Amino acid sequence: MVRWEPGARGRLGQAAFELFTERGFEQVTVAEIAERAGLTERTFFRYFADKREVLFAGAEGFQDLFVSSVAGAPDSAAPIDAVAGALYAAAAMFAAHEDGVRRRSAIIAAHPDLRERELVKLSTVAAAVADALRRRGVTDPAASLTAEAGLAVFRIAFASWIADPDGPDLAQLITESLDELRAVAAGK
Amino acid sequence: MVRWEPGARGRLGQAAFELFTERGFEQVTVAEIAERAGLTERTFFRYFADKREVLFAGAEGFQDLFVSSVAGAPDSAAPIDAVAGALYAAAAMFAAHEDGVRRRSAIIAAHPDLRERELVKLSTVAAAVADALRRRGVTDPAASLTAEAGLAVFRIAFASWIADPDGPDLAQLITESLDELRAVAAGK
DNA sequence: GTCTATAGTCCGATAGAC
DNA sequence: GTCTATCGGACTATAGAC
Repeated sequence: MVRWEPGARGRLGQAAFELFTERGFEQVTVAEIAERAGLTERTFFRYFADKREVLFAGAEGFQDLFVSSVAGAPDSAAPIDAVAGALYAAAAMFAAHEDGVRRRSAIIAAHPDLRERELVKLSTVAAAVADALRRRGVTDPAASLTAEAGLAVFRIAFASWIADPDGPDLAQLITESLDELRAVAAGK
Repeated sequence: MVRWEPGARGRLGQAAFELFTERGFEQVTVAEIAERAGLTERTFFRYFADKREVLFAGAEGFQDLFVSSVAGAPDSAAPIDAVAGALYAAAAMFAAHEDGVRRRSAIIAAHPDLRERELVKLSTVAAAVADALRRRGVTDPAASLTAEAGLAVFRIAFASWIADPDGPDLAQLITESLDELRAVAAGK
């Protein structure tokens, strides 16, 4: 007989995801999430700093993928190409869980508070990517700019991928956005 | 005898700015802001959707400057150059109120919730700039990318301007960041 | 694990401007 | 009368303190 089931964090995340899908983010209280997970409200806040965070629990994995991908690019790769590699790696990860990614995206899109938090997460990833570039010897402001531009490419490609489920795949959209970035920066 | 003094919105903004400077964002309650402005908590929420918004009341002016500047660029200007013009216009606006801008920036930097909201505001400006570019006939994804890249340039130049009060002026930093963006996108 | 402060909402009342 | 701005009080949920 165990005192508590393992995987509290995961159960809370799962319960929250289900409830948000059923009723929408603001129609769900933290107490209800905790109850469905068989835990108390207090425990929820042990694992997540606030109600929004529960939807971004997987964000660290996303960030780590970016960082390790940038770090692992060939020494000869230009900064933008190191970042481009990371974008494709992230795209593959998203494509592999397309269903969940789309449902999660729908929840976020429906609530301003969650979109706000998503911007923070992306901005954190950009900062981590800039750090990874600096470790490759890229100086500022090039490091920050490459990271920010790369994440902008990702955001725009992702939005277009979400908007049209029958359109090109995410990797293809990233290629197009990267090409467009080069053209635009060149003053085309 | 008037029942209420005019300029409630401005008084609330002023009171909030003072109190946040004195004690920091989270050590100030909405009730205190309202009291200093000679109003009630309820009235505060008539003017501002939430406590954070009061610090971003001037954001519309910033956005309008961006949009009108992009719209007013010569027809012959490439998208990135239309946006660059807007960046310089915004830089001039900031430089003209350097003191207030720096103090406001310090308040925001000190509190994650406010940084979060600032990202939303910048993202809203980027969306408005993208719209302005579309009205110039720029198609997507070029419009979104140019807007996002331009705002990234602004963010990075601004951060560097704030970090070093004795460094180059904001316009100079923007020029450097724009050059760097071009180089980086070209794979340098 | 309980207790509490505060953000933020809702409904309604009131007072002046036009 | 109508419109707009302020105020009152009760209420819920988050989030943090003890």
